Amino acid sequence: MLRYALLGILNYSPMNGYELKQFMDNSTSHFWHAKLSQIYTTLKTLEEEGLLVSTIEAQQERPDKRIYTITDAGRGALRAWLEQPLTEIEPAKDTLMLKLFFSAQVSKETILTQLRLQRALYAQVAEQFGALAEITQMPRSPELAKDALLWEATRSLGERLIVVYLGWLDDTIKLVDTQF
Amino acid sequence: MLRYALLGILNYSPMNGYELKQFMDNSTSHFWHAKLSQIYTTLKTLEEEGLLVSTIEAQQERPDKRIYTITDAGRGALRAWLEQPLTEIEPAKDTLMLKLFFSAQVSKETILTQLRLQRALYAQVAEQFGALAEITQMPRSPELAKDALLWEATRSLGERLIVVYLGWLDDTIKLVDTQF
DNA sequence: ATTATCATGTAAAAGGTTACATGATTTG
DNA sequence: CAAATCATGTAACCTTTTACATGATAAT
Repeated sequence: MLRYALLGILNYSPMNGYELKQFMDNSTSHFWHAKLSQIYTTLKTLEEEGLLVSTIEAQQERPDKRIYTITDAGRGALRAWLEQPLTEIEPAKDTLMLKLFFSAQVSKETILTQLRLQRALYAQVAEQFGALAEITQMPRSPELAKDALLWEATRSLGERLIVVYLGWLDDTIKLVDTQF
Repeated sequence: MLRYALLGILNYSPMNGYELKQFMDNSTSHFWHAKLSQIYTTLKTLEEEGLLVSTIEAQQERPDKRIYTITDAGRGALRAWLEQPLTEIEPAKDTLMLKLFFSAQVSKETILTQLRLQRALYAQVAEQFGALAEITQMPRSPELAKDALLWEATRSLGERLIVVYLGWLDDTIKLVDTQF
């Protein structure tokens, strides 16, 4: 799937691997993330398949930059993927739930510590979403109006999910504290 | 991670691979799922590591059953994992969001068809959650009271997440219909 | 002085999916 | 008569993570 994220970003503008990582961290990370090592290997594969081409930009005293540009074949592959409907919902993977489900013999304090830690982590993420709102809701050129609408829609889901998660953590901390 | 799901289930009762798959489908599937092929290979690995042992139960006119039982080492590994706190939140992967984010040049009708299809799929899942509530909220023996409390907590999060997803899909369908 | 940023990559391992192979019994 | 259920497993492949390797510059 990462391949389509990379094609999608490079469809806006040519970029090197490092910049792609930053772009994802600042925009898609609440629904798709990747490590640099995977980005580099996937870019290489994509170039071998002819969906990208790269050029080297020489730099002094830093490694040269390899800048990737999407090809017509790449645009075709991206469009084909975008137009193909998803006929299933995303199967969830949530390690905290998995742990909690099997924690009946774990001490109450261990469970509460875990839940409170997650609460703190989600509270941090919730703050970062405020900053993201300023970006996606920023007025932009008319040719990016549709993009901005969709970016804001994905941000909105992320925000709602975090609100639910925080609320559930609060309720569950109370529940475990009083009933477990 | 699947290894801990399997150890966790086998900590309740010995089971074969096929039954483990069913157990997961009926209990953990909204936060953890696995294919039969992965279950079989993981069980094999776990036995090689001494965390499980298996016995064959002969059957006539069906393949013999291989029934796995958790060992003391397995219980130790499970407990160690359960007590080790998660210090990160789950990095999300949501293919629908990824598609939507890059769909500015896709036709409005294609996007709406995709969103409506997802809405129908989530509505189905929401119905199944009603049945799950009956199971987790069913009164049980006192020695399972803590288990039941935690199972119900995980079910509750799943239900809340589906409600958010459905609400967001409704809002986004309206938004795309009027603004895109 | 240490940490973060910039910048690229490879290698090995782990985790997970898809496809293949077999075949009887039960339900619709 | 077709599909679902029961029951096991292997092989190939794809995706992702972790660890390794290098090294200068800028900020704290």
